[in-house]
Amino acid sequence: MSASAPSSAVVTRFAPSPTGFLHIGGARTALFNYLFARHHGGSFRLRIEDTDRARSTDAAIAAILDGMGWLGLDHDDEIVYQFSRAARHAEVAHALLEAGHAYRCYATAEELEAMRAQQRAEKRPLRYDGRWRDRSDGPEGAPFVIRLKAPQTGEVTIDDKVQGPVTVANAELDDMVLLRSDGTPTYMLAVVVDDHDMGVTHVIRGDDHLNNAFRQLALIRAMNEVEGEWPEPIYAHIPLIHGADGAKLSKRHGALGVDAYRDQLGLLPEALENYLLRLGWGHGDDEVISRAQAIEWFSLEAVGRSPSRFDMKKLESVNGHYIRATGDARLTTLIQPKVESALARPLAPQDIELLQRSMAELKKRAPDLNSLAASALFYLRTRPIPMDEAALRLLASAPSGLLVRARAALAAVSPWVVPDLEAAARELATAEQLKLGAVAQPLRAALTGAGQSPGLFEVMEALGRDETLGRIDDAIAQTHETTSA
RNA sequence: GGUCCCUUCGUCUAGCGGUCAGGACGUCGCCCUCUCACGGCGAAAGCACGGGUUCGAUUCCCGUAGGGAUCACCA
Repeated sequence: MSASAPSSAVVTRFAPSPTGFLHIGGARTALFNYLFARHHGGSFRLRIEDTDRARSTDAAIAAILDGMGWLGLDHDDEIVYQFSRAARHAEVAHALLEAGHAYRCYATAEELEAMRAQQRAEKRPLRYDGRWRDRSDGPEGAPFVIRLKAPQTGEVTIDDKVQGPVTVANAELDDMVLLRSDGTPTYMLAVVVDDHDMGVTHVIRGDDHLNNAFRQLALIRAMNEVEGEWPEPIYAHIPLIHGADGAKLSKRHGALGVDAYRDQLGLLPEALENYLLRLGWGHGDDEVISRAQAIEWFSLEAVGRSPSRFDMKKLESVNGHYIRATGDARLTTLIQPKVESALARPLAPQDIELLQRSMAELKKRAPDLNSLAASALFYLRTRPIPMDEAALRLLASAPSGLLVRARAALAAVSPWVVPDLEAAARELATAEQLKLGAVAQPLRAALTGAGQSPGLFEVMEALGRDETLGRIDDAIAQTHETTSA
């Protein structure tokens, strides 16, 4: 199970723990790992850190896979499930133990808690005091953990590709637990062993792991002495994403799963990717960056060192851009389920065709797929269509008889195309001594049931002659009812 | 509290000793216009503070302040 890839090849990995959805920060970490690997022609691996049996769920694994699939972050090779490698982790811990780089610690949880309480009381740093470090007189048969015998003097420097050189004194680090008393590996052990065995060359992760890196390095160095061939990976700790208020993004704080960005917010995956990429990374003045360009341009050196805040407005703007750039057929497919659910009926082929024809107009005004779907509804509603307040007001304030005369003028139009329809409307406006808007707004209300919509004449053309005239008839009838009532 | 990291418009960022400190989102104004958008033009808005180094600091160094991360037999 040792590294099979050539040592020159870049190997990165994304290693989420399946305790919940794939959140926005994780998605960005995955993206950076993906881009870095692709940029260097290396491989991007996925490891599920499911050693916490109590909190790991299959549903979370599915959600993570689903999210990565949606974002198009395809990983190489098979997925590594960390829990399945527990035996190998223990093997490494025991190798360290035999070589004298680790030791058995028999301190109980209560004992350690008392130790920390005293350290707290004395306002000293909280860390394991090494009470079993140089002892071998442990009680027979008593439970013990295996701790790393870490260097206690000197200092370690990590040349982090994002943070720059970071130095910590070894005295600050205590002897971490490698193997729990029940024989299961801790996270620290598992990560290091798995990264080594998977041939990971570059560890790109959130900077909440920066402190861990020093302890992990100590473990790697110890194994390198025991076995050799345990190269130190190159580290890159990327800053976390904060919420709009500057606080860390948490589950109750705007950190939604990527599925929510897709389903609830109606985002396009390429929009989220583009936004995430620009959060903490820049390439000159470039804002809209394709996957191919991202792969070509991505570098760790260009990743910023400060945390960035999540800005929904900008995400929406990016999303709107991508919607406008997306083909009508794809957009139609994407909103079809949303439209069907709103209309409570399946769409017929002619409905879909109508949607597709209207898409060019609709997509210019939609920041997300949900509003795109909502804005398309009026095309497909069956007569008489519902009117919102603005529409009702427009119809009520229209000059008496205007709709009737407009209907007559439009009925005479042939062919039923935008320029001719508009010409007819302008002619009528002139005859009525009205501005075009005064004619258009009541018609818009009649045809769309709203005070705002895509271009009126484009709507007429898309709706077709019969439906257009029919909806005007409905409005005329309704106006009569209202006035006579 | 210890340790570590960070600090350019409200937000995301460009800048890597000499720039009118650039772009984007947002905001405001104007234009386009049948509404709303899209699009176009323009405006307001920033180097956290204090010391150095230097002929010259947004840029390099040191403090201060503020923010963040982390200190488990969680990951």
